[in-house]
Parts: sequence; structure tokens; C-alpha cells
Amino acid sequence: MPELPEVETVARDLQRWVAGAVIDEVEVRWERTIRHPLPVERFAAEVRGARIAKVGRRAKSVLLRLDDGRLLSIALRMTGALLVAPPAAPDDRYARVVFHLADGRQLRFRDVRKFGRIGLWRRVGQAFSRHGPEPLSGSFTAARLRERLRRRSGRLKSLLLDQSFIAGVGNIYADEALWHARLHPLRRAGTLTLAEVARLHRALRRVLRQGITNRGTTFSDYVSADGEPGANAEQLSVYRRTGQPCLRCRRQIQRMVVGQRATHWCAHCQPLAGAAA
DNA sequence: ACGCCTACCTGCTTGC
DNA sequence: TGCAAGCAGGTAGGCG
Repeated sequence: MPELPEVETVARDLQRWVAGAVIDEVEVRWERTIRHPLPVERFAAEVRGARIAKVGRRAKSVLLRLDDGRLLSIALRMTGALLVAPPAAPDDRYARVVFHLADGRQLRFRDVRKFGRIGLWRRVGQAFSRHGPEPLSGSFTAARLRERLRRRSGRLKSLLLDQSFIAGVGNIYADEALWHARLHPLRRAGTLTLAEVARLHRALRRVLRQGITNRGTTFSDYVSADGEPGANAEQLSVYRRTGQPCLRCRRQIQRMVVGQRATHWCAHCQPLAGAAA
């Protein structure tokens, strides 16, 4: 599902396909996709005629920077996809918002489950003031992670999913990072040793980078802007590998529910008591 | 601060 | 075959 690597893949593709394009018209087919409190009519009026200057990503949102400095944020949530359709492409019943580009193409926000949200902002800070640091940025150091962990008492798994703690990590990459770091999902944040924090930091960056390299993880819905699934599912170590052998110790991967989320881990490599060998 | 719950949605899988 | 229940999980908001 779209987490940081999937959204990054979409953003990089769109930078190539639609940077410089002009939005002629906006067609909103599911009104709740447009973030409250902006009325849909005003949203369409505000976006009409704008040129897309640059496409980027913050957290799990694709950002379309308009040439007057305003920002369109598109949160894909569970099933959202941004697809560029050529002029004669057949319609898509799941296209919730269609940006009609001046060159005849359409930038479609496809979203089966309607969880996705599109917002319009004056500045980046407005939209993401409550989000935590970007795990792949240069300023996200092990020391900074340690500082943030030290102040918390919650479980690692829940914390990794908390967007105000770290931006962009979701259920798949959280489980993967904990396996690589050999840390139990229920470990309390404040109890990590220096070496464990270093492992977690390294693991987070490793799994996210690998996800980007493989153009994202696809189980059912995720496709990048070219409509193609990602290749990272085959590279996963624990996520949805319940009962299969751990790639380190060959023991069976376990599954449990933490904070209402399916969680996969190796009971041997990721022990709860004491540091893993 | 944290855990826990519900709501938001639809399609696919499972079980009877 | 039909049909209902269960499941998937990102995020906001509410409660204790």
C-alpha cells in the first residue's frame, strides 16, 4: 500500500510526465476527496489554469507545486493512484478527481475505497506542521532518532506508524525495519540501547531505499503513475510471510495484532527480553 | 502520552 | 451457487 517508497516512485514519475503541464479543468466526481473545509467549487476554480511547476513528496503525500507557489497535496491512503491518461484513454469508474491538462491528457486520481484526500495550500508548512522528520533526509541521524525515542514510552511498532514521530513509514516497512534491526515490535521506545537505535536507524533507511529502488511494494492495489506494480514484494523478509521460514534462522515467521495492525516478526531473531545477539 | 475504538469505503476471500 | 461476514490498513477524531 502506498507508503514512502510507493509515493516517492509516483512523484518521480509524475515529475517527468506532468511537470510544466497546465491544468485546464478539474472534475471532481467524489466530493469528499477534496479536503474540508475547501468547498469543491472553489477548489476547482482555484486550480483551474494553474501550471504544475514541480512534483515532489512529503510523508505519504504527492505534492504538486504550482507555479505561483501554492501546493496541491494528494494523500493516496489505501487505494489511491495517480495515473496519466492519454487523450483517447477509456474512462475509469474509480477516477474520483480528474485534472484535465491543456495538452489533452488527464491526470487521474483513482481511488477505489475513497480514503484519499486532496488539499490546496499556500505553503508546505501549512499542510505538514504535525508530521515528523523524513527518514531519508540528511538531517534524520541516529542521534536524532535516539533523542526522539528517549522521550517516548510506547511500543516500537505503534511509534513507527505514528506520522508525527516519523513521516512516511507504514505497516509494511515498519515490520521490515524491525526485522532487519532485530527488534521486537512490542519493545518500549525508551528502553533501546545506543546500538539498538543505530540498528533501527540503519534498517529504516535501508528498507525504504530498497523499496524505492524496486519501485514500491504491490500486494493488490498499488501501481505507480505508469500503471505498473512495484517489484518489492518479492524482496520482503517478514511482511505477510506468516509461517514461512525466517531468512536468518529458518524458524517460522509469526503474526500478531499490535494497535489493530497485523504485525509480522521472527520470535527468535527479535526477542522481547534483552538485546539480540 | 498512550491505547483503544469507530468511521471512512470497496472488493476480494472465506465459510456455510 | 448465493450470501454474509471478515479482512485489508492509512488517518482523523473521540474517549478514558
